[in-house]
Amino acid sequence: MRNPSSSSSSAAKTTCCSKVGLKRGPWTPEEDTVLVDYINRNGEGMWRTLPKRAGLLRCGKSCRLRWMNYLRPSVKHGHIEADEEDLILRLHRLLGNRWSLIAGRIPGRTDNEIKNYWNAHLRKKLIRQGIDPKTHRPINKNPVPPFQQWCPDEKHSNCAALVGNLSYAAEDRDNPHLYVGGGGGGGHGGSEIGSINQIDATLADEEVEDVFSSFLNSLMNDDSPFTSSNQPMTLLQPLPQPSPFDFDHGLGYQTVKKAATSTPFTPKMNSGPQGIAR
DNA sequence: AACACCATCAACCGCCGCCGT
DNA sequence: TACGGCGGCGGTTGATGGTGT
Repeated sequence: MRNPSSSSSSAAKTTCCSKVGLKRGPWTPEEDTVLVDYINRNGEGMWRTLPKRAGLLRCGKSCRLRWMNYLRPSVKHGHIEADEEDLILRLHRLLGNRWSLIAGRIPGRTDNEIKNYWNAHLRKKLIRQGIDPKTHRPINKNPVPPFQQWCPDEKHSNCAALVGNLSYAAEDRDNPHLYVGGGGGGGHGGSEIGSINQIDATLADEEVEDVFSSFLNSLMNDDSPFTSSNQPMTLLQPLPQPSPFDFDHGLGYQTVKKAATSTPFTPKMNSGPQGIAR
């Protein structure tokens, strides 16, 4: 948490939260109550003007962040389960630091939470195992062409090409050919969907999203691309002694089929806000 | 008990894309 | 087409609590 009275940026700069009279730092239970009540009555959106209308001495960004990351009923708090961790690893392997995109596929978890968990746990874990957390490849290994990094299996040629592009997308965010603006969300990252639109530029947004979902599922399930989107989710387990020949498609993890009876992620709703000013 | 160091994570910052004008 | 406002993103900070000495 930041010092409410200080700013790391130059004093001349004025950010939304540094405006005179606006409160910064940890939220109090009272502020949370005001924000939740207001949004329950009026809905989300109009963040810039929301604080004034709700009677909060906060900037809109701060309100939005508090709501999105903590107060939303759908936000799942608490320990990240093993299967969620596994999913994060898989998605990060495919998407890179696209936290919002990763969070979008893990019910109840926010991009901030996943980002924190990655930096605090998973990144170190991979490093300890001798795996480069950026590439998910063994550290100090000879460079491999990106598409081969992702899927050296010839039978997965489409997969290789597509994931290769995603790989580039994760590393080269300035390449306009590898990015498309997803509907509704702005910002770098956001809801961009990598190079999927290269599959068929005529697809509607929803269709593109469907294709993307199928694509991700097929990759994560180790199936031929686009042949199935309804397979049981698979789990990944890091190998104790990483070897170039042990890797599942060169991706760094052993693939283990998840039991068909295993329960899907079920967000624990209304577990109550936490993280109030300590 | 006191201190130092480390880990965690809520919150902030700066930037960028989308969209309306 | 250009511009400005807004929403949203990833990166980073720093307060707090836990653990080790």
